[in-house]
Amino acid sequence: MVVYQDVSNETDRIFHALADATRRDIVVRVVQREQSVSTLAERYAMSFTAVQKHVAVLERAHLIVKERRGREQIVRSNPDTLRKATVLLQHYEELWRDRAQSISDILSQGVAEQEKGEES
Amino acid sequence: MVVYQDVSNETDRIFHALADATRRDIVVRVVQREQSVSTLAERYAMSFTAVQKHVAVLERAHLIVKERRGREQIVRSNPDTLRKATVLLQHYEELWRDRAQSISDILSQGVAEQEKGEES
DNA sequence: TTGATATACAACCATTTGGTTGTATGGTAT
DNA sequence: ATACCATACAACCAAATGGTTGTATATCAA
Repeated sequence: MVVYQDVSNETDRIFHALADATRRDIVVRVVQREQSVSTLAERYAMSFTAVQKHVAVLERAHLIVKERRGREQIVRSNPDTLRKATVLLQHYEELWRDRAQSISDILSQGVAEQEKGEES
Repeated sequence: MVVYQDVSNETDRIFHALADATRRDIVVRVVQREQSVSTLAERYAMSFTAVQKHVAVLERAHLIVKERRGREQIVRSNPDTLRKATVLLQHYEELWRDRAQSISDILSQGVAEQEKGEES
């Protein structure tokens, strides 16, 4: 009996939302110019409903925001979340950079005993 | 009859791989210190096989690399792909920054006719 | 050689995903 | 008033995901 509690935190949602080419394309388009869901939908070889669902996924991740204007829903990007995602990945990259630094430190010291005191 | 061709390009795979807390944690751990799959598996409240599958997802995305050493598979991070993912997100953020710039240009010019000549 | 350890992999299962069509509803324009 | 958008949403479907258990195989240690 698998539980699947919560269906994930915001970080999960951000990365999941970006893991689809159509959704990434939607983000690029609305970053350049806000537009209605139906205008977006014209661009893709899939039903309006399918695009609606992609927009909903981006909305759940807070990468975009919808605002009703008359009979249309206008989609705008949410730069804060895009920045958050960038910062997240930069964090990972920094972790790697530190590790690479410590490797080259060890190498430049000569022969190594890298494994000695480590534990977690 | 849905086709699902290719099951996605590398970008899809990278973001999908990062859309799971366990997998992100694995990346952090192996970035800090390479280690075997079974060592990783001790950390998580799930079966060895489940962890094996998470590692396989990260491997498909080239975020990590496996190397057999005796009876163990040693997992290392692949900094190139992490860097690629960072660059991807920075690209999105730059797109937004440009747009914000052009908005403030328009605002500082006074009254607008923003929508005039645009098309795609 | 025997046993323990590390991995591989098949089979299975529930849930999620990504798409569809069909129907209802609300705003716009004539 | 009527017709035509744009959207919402339910129901359905196939495939993918994320987990499990069970079994097989290869390596290491005694």
